[in-house]
Amino acid sequence: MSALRSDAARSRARILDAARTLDRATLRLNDVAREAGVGVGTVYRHFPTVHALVEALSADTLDTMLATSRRAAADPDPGDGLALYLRSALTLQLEDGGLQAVLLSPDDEAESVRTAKREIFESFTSVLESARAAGIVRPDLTVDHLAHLVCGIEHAVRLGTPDDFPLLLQVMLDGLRPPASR
Amino acid sequence: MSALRSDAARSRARILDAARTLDRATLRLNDVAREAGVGVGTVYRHFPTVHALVEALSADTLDTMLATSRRAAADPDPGDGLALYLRSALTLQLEDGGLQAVLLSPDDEAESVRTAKREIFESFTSVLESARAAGIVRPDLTVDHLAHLVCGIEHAVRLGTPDDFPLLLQVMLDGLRPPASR
Amino acid sequence: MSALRSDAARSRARILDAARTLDRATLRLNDVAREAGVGVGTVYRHFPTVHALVEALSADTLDTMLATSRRAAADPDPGDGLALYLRSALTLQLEDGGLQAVLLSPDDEAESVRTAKREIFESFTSVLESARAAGIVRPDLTVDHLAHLVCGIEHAVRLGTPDDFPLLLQVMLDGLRPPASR
Amino acid sequence: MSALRSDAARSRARILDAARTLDRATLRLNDVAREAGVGVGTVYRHFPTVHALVEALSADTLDTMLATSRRAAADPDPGDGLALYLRSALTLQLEDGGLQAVLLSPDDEAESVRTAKREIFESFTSVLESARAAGIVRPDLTVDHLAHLVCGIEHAVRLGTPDDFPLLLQVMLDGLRPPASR
DNA sequence: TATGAATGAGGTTTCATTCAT
DNA sequence: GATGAATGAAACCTCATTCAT
Repeated sequence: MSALRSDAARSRARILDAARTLDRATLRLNDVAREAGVGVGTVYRHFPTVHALVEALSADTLDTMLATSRRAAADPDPGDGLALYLRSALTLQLEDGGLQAVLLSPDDEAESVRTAKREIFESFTSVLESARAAGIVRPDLTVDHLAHLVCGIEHAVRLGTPDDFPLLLQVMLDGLRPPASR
Repeated sequence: MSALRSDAARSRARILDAARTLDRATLRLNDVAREAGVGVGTVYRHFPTVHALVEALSADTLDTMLATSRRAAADPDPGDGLALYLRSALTLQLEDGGLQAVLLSPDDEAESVRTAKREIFESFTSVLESARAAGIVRPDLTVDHLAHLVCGIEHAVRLGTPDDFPLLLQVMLDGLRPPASR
Repeated sequence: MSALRSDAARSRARILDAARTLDRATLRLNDVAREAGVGVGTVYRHFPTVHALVEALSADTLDTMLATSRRAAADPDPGDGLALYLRSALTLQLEDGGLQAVLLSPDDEAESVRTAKREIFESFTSVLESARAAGIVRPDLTVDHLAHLVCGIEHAVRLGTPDDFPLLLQVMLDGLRPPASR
Repeated sequence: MSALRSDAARSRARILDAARTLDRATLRLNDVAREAGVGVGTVYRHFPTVHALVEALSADTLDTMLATSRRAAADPDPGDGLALYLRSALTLQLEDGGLQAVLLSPDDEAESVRTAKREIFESFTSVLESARAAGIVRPDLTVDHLAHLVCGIEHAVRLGTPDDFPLLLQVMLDGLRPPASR
């Protein structure tokens, strides 16, 4: 991305700050503009679609997820690696209400997002393969299954309270084990 | 519900049929009217809100769920009862895209829906209590946890394909067992 | 009007009773039907238009007005006759919120209304002519002027409280005198 | 009111012009939009309610009324002042079919309208008090009585033809004199 | 580049009237 | 004759997006 003029950069920052104060599920660019004290046109210039804004809002979280996925893939203990990955993915998705949409979207606005997502999924694949090789997860589980499960558990936690997080996470983790291990 | 005049019943049926052909998540009463070949006013007379229509669309499924919940509560084997309940709940929610919304809504349009939901939850509670007493589920699980988990797994299945259903259901079922049982 | 079947007569009465409980200015035949516990179609059968209903509601008042106008025309004292007529017209119009519309409408639904209105206006004309001949009203005043003035004063009283009635009536009466009489 | 952008000012003017061609009593913002060749949303942006538009349509007339009321209050002759005020109020109300609604509404949209109305009524009060002190009006007349009478005479004139104006005005003016003055 | 007014399709809702029952 | 569901035009209003300023 080319360097922004300083006023453009300031607008962009104000827009992102404002958007963070609003409900991600019902984001409307008009509201963002009003909240940011900026014209609607300015919001559209920086973010042509709602999804582009959602991606931008999740940029930091995505970076964190990427870093964590690398650490998970590097963990010598496959079980620890998988647990680390799943726990942190769920935590991040719960913290960042737009992350699920970014991860699931087949169309990315920003190239950086596409790259990060690809590497995250690659790391995740390697984590899962290690775990499967170690016999600590069901052999029929795919990366997509796991990703969808995380989204499902996120959904379940959102239906209740944040306090439900540890329990529901644990249910998922326990459920992943191969039948033989019981 | 009092008996409908035959013409009213015909309209109601056409509206429900038309609504079934449309995406439950983005139902618009205008579209329903056009699709049903009926005046907008007629749709609004029968279903004052989108939610009222969604409820009506799920009436049969809700009845099925009620019947199953009774059978589950009556099952002498707590494990079978719980599995029956969870499997069928998930199946029905997957078949009926509006059921989750009906079950989760705190405000019911139709009295019959309120009644059915209450009895379903009561049966469910009794099923869970039996299972807990038999030591075959985590003791810290509440009915709400389970209901939310079913919704979460529904969400996960929808993100993938219907083929994922057995696996993801099994992951949930396995995850519900108490830690001690491993 | 031909004799009504007893049930039709009952419906008619219920409709008129119900209509009397509603605001004459915003009469809606649907509301009347609901209030009367009768189908909309029944209301339409009896009263094809809102105006037809308004006329029917004012039938008694119109009769009273007719009787008074005859007495006014028969009064040997032109001043008393005129005052009687104007005071009672205003009183009746204030009591019966639909009377002004009936009196002003160029199109009458019921023949009886047309007849009554014509005779009222004739009596009124004769009252005014006597008064003019006696030199107690401005010579340039027509019957229409007077009728409109009564409607205007009715409007003025309605903008305030019923207590304003005597004063505003008196203002009108005083204003009618010929300039010479001061 | 802050300065409008030139395009906004143009729209506003077109809307007001269009509205002037329509019947003030049955104004519908949709019709105004069509007539003005402007989107409905634009009309709603400028005038959130029909009343707001009616107020705006009467802005100039209200200014004129305010100016006249000041002159009336400043007139050394109480009779001339009162006559000036009443004649001009009636003239303006007859010319501007929405003025009566604006004057009578307890809820003003625009602050400027509220202010103008208050000052008009204050001037009017002072005019009436002078007249009363001079013994040239009935002592029991209040400002509200007079305002309502003007509305009533307006109504009466509208029921006939504009030619009735001088006569009906004169009737009102004569009627205001104290009984003693005859 | 930033602005925010304008757009106008399309949602919801209401209602006078009709007409099948 | 009575009923009230159906009609569908049309009102109100919102909103994502465009584009003149």
